[in-house]
Amino acid sequence: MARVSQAQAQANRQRVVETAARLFRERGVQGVSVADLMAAAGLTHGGFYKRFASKEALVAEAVGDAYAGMAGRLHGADARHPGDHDAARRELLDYYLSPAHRDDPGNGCPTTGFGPDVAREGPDSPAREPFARGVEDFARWLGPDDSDEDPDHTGEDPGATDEDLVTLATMVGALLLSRATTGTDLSQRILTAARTALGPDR
Amino acid sequence: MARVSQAQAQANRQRVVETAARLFRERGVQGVSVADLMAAAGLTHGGFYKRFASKEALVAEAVGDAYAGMAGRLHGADARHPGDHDAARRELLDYYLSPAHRDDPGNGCPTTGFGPDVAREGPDSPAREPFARGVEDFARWLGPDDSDEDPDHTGEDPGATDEDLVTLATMVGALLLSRATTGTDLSQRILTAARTALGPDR
DNA sequence: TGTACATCAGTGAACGCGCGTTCACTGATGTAC
DNA sequence: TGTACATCAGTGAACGCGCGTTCACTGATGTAC
Repeated sequence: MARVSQAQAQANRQRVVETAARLFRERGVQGVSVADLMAAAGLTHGGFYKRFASKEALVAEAVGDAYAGMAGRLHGADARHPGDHDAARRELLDYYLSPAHRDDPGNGCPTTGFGPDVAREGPDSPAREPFARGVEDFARWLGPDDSDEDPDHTGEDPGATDEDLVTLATMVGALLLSRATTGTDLSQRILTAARTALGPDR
Repeated sequence: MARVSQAQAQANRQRVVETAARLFRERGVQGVSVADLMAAAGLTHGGFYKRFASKEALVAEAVGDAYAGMAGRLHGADARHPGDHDAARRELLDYYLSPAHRDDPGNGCPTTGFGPDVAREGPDSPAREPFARGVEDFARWLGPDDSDEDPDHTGEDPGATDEDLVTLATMVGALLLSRATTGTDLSQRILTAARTALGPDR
């Protein structure tokens, strides 16, 4: 296989980003080589640098892609509970603090999946900006529905409240601890305790 | 420098473990090579396998050593506030959710420092057991002082409560998010919001 | 619409480098007498 | 206490391997006419 159509090339590139978003969350950025990644996307590693400036640049794109997937999940929950954001929030919390989510980091929360890697990157890492934006957006979603507020856009974007940030911290910490203690009694206890503490409503 | 005394050899080994406990928390296990580590401890890398079965075995020891340091910190806080465990807890929270702790992971919380690495290790990794014990011990300390309870040891060890586990999850999540967003307004807001939510007393 | 050719997506070998681990060696330590 | 020698902590070179990245090449795609 040599040259492919522009449409196919674009699809291939997107598949690499999505594969990276999954594998990086599963194994950590350093746990996935460019060759691993390209093979998992059905390509050979040689072409990587035709599409990406560096592995570091791909990490930033993967963070953005992972948060795009998360946003889709959040919108899906809202769509299943029209006009009842609290119900969507409960559904999200049930998933977030479940063994299924604990055991599937590759398709799970980007904040917990990429947080440790981003924390260890340098201050100028290109992954930091999409990460911070994702954190803020996720935290804001955890607060009350704001779609009908400020209809004339006369004020500031409400942003995430302190309470929303603490809720997110509890979710992330519980998921991380649950993953690091998988196989012990503690793992399930942490999930259940956090779910109880955060529900049923804000 | 060739053969050294048995006492010196034991001290050298301990220094390697302590250096590992610090560097692994700073850069992650995969971010520190055996050669890096031994050089940081003032030795050459060749002798590593005389003292440790593998890098993986050292990780487990480093986790234990890091929690030993944490236990020292907790006992120190209790010693500074005799008979007032709540005051010790407040002191610990002030440190835990501070920019100083955020910016010094090498000497900081083992739960946040090793959690992401342990979560990605296999289910039989030797690091999992000391990690889980450290989590439980830390969470229990966050609860009420139990030194005078059950003086005849007739009942069960009280263990960490659900509330203690949720508190720890919030602390860990806030510290991790704060580190991953260092350099943004969000970073300090997360620390402050979590500190307010968790204090002044249980 | 058909032909000629330039473009370039993807391939696969190769680069220098550092990884975890092994091992022959050195020479001070520890011990037997 | 002194001597002879075995032990073994630490050294530094080397092992096979995989890393991120580069590059000459291939041949189907895209385009100019």
